[in-house]
Amino acid sequence: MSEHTRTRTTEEETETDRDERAGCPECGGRLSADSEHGETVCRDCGLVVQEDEIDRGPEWRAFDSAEKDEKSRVGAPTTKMMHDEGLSTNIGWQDKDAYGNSLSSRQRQKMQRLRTWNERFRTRDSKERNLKQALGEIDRMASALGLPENVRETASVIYRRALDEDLLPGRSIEGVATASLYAAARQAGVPRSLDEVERVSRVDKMELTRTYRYIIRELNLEVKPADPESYVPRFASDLELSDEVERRARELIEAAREDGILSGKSPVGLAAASVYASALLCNEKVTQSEVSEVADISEVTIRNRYKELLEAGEVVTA
DNA sequence: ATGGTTTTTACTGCGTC
DNA sequence: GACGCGGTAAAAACCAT
Repeated sequence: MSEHTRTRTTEEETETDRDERAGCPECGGRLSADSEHGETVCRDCGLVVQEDEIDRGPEWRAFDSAEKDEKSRVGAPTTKMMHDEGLSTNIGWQDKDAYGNSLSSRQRQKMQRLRTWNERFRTRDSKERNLKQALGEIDRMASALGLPENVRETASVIYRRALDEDLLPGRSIEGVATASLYAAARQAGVPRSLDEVERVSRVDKMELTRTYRYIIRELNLEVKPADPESYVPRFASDLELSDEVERRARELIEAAREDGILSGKSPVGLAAASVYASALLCNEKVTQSEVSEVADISEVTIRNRYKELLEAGEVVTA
């Protein structure tokens, strides 16, 4: 994978089409992009400067008939949210032929049989069935937690990888699906706490944390500790607090971060405390118990945290 | 498994509406 | 008297080793 120093013979560089601004790091020669291979190549020494450039998406539009022919590499967009990425065949439910004419009853029966078999083949493979169920679960839980589409997609990808790497045996589909979703939400910066996720899942917390740790480790997923700030907007809106409160809550967290009080403390607790403290500063009334309610954190923790937060905030305010 | 840290549980006292 | 708040001690949960 990492052969950035690979060189190519001049003979191969036939489809170069446009010059790049920067020079070759090796010999200073001119570079040219080779969009056919997705590489940037030096014209003089043949050094491959950059490989695997991003394909910036399909050309959905064609401006003349020539482009129409060469750029029509576009099909329906695929999605990781369907177990077959939306690529398999579906036989329509309407008993019409390609011209819209109705079918004879004989042919209708035939079509019905075809549908049946098509469905069977489509979900035959156990992995496919597995995925189908898991993705359904992910979707259900994501809805219950109010998580956006992109998180579901990410969760689907994670699950798919777990499946490909044979991480499933010995673990429940439910558990892995839940863990995937939990991880996806965190990666997307819209975390849900373990308690919240557990509530909509069919697995208990023990299994969830165990499975979560497992797939994170096995798939080498980088999941940074949740940022307290990412919880703030949700809590604030759940409590119907103003944007001002939300803003100051963020400031408090920032100030605390400077002072290094954040490490080791639960992010949810910090977020809850900052919202409470901020509401106090803005003269908007919320009780500790209300905050603890929406944040799923004990009042004691809120008390402890918010004192610390205010102390750290003093420095900034004063 | 163990020890250190953080969070939770449970209880108590104080002031206010 | 109920409620919101603050404090404390002990238990439980969590994490790194």
